[in-house]
Amino acid sequence: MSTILDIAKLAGVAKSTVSRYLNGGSVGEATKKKIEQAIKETGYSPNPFAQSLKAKKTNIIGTIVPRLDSYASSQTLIGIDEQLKKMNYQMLISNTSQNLEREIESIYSFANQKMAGIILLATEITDQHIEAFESVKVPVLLIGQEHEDFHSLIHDDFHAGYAMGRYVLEKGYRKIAYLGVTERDISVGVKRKQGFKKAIQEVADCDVRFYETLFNIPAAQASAKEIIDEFQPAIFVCATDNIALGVLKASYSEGITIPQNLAVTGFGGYDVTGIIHPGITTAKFFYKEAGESAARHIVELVNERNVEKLTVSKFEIIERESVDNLFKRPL
Amino acid sequence: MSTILDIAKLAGVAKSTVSRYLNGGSVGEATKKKIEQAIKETGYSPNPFAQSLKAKKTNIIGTIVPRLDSYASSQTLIGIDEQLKKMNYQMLISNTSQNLEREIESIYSFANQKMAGIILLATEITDQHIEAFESVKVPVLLIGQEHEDFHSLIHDDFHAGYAMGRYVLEKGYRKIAYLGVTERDISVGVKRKQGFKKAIQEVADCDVRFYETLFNIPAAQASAKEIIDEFQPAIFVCATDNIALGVLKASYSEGITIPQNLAVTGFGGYDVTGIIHPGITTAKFFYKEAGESAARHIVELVNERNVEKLTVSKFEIIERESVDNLFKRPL
DNA sequence: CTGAAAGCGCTTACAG
DNA sequence: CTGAAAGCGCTTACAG
Repeated sequence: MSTILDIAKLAGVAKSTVSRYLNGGSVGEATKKKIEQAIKETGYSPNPFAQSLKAKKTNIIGTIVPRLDSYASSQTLIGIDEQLKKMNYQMLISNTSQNLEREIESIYSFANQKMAGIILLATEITDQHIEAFESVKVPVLLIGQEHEDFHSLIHDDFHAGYAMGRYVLEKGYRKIAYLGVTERDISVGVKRKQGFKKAIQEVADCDVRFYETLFNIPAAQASAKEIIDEFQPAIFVCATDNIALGVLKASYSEGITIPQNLAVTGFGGYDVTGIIHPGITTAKFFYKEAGESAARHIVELVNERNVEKLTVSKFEIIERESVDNLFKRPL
Repeated sequence: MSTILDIAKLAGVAKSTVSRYLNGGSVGEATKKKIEQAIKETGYSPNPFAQSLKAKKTNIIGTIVPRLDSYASSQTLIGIDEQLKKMNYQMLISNTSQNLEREIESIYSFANQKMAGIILLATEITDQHIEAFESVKVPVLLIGQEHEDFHSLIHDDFHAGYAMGRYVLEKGYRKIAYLGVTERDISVGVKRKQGFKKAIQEVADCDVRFYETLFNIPAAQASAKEIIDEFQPAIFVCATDNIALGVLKASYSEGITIPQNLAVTGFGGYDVTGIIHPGITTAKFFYKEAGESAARHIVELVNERNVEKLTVSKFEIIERESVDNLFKRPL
């Protein structure tokens, strides 16, 4: 591996000149040629550690993600990565395996590694997060959760919830089980439900019950079974696609046909909801696009430019076979 | 951010002593105490760039992955990451979006970034790969494909293919469409098929046809439709779970019931094969475990210890509803 | 336009 | 056990 000194010698100039050439400073035509030649001969490429050591900063965006094996995470990461590459930044992933403590550690570790910025695919913002972000003073962007103290990019959970509520009501459903998650997750646990509630309140004679389950399929399946026994809803409105998949499994094993005997909807727009049969009606979010904007925003922040504090990414209701048309009527 | 010099001053010692303390060299009890105290006060943690600059090497394993949004990739990465963390190494992911050229670039870029080692989740090994690996002289480990020149960790594609063949034959199927992929992918395109062929050859009166399709679901779906029309197989043996999902979709849209009118099997053991209904019978591979061994192996290689050139990870046939029991008979 | 020098934060022989 | 010095490969004022 050759160094800047090798190039300088080969080209017969000082290394400061080579450095200037590399960094777009003013260099004479003749010297430029010689340097270019030397670089080509050796295949030289600067040592990034020496660069970072001087700069006290990298062009790497540290990205903290709760899990690698979810559609939302993957798509978001792909979006971030692609956009960052275009802007000559790199993405470094820290997978925390849904462990909030590891998120905190990652924040400090990223700061120590002189990341230019940090993106957090957030699920829950604790006091420790806030403390960490404030103490490291590295630009930060939250994805998926909103917080007044930090720049955030969220999906439009409230309006998605509202739209889903309207949709279900318009299809004629009135006996509804809303299968949600913990309210510690503001976006998924609170906002979606609030939007949905608003839709419900605009219509008379609804029989709606609210339940809470976990994010994984087996837990959702178990919850669904109980709810079917005790409440016999006409439809499950689930706070995530995975929960909807759990309901589907429960209905298979109970011998209930979807959508004739039970309907179900999700949120997310995960690939699998369109692959399976019946397909699941869902509120699709645009994870990859969100990742791309996030990348653009964090780079703006790194360069100390202005970015709106809160960005809301859009959604779209995708109709599939998991919801029947009971009676179409105006609300 | 404090530096080693700050600590040295605070503790009243030379920075070489602090460095020695940090790196486990011999330091007197009293000095040790003072240094520890100073570190605690300041929250000091060494600048990794300065360390890497000196060491000319990092403790980072560069991992090249063709895509982020596949079950196999995610699980493998999770395995690598977790194991690497335990051994005090870091994983850096380079996503190439299924672009072989980018793989080559990543190899050089990782070498330039002084990665301690490189893991490639391989699909196809070209001459350029070989050239790159040889020229960078960084320890390399291949996952998923085998190559005589490099250390590799593969799944037992051949025997999985054989076992799947036996399984299908034992279930009584004889009119079989094998839906494979390009032979440029040795593991998926060649080995699985070879194993399957061996099983077929051991049994008389088989009517087997071999087809080739792409890795994605829509392509597989289209291929399946054609094959159903022209051959009407009793079963599709698909080279991947995704292809099996394509067959499933084709059969839905053709109004063919699975498994009564058509059976289907996959390879991979993707989560989704167990979530959907009917579940898909598949040869499950152990991606996460494979990732863990890969991590162990690359670290061994980094430390110039001996590692067997080829490691074969196991598999398991998972029976689900997508295959019927035509007639159980000994072969 | 070009070069000599200092310095980024660490580690590693080498003396003592 | 401990410290002074050199050096890893780069960049950045500062002169010229």
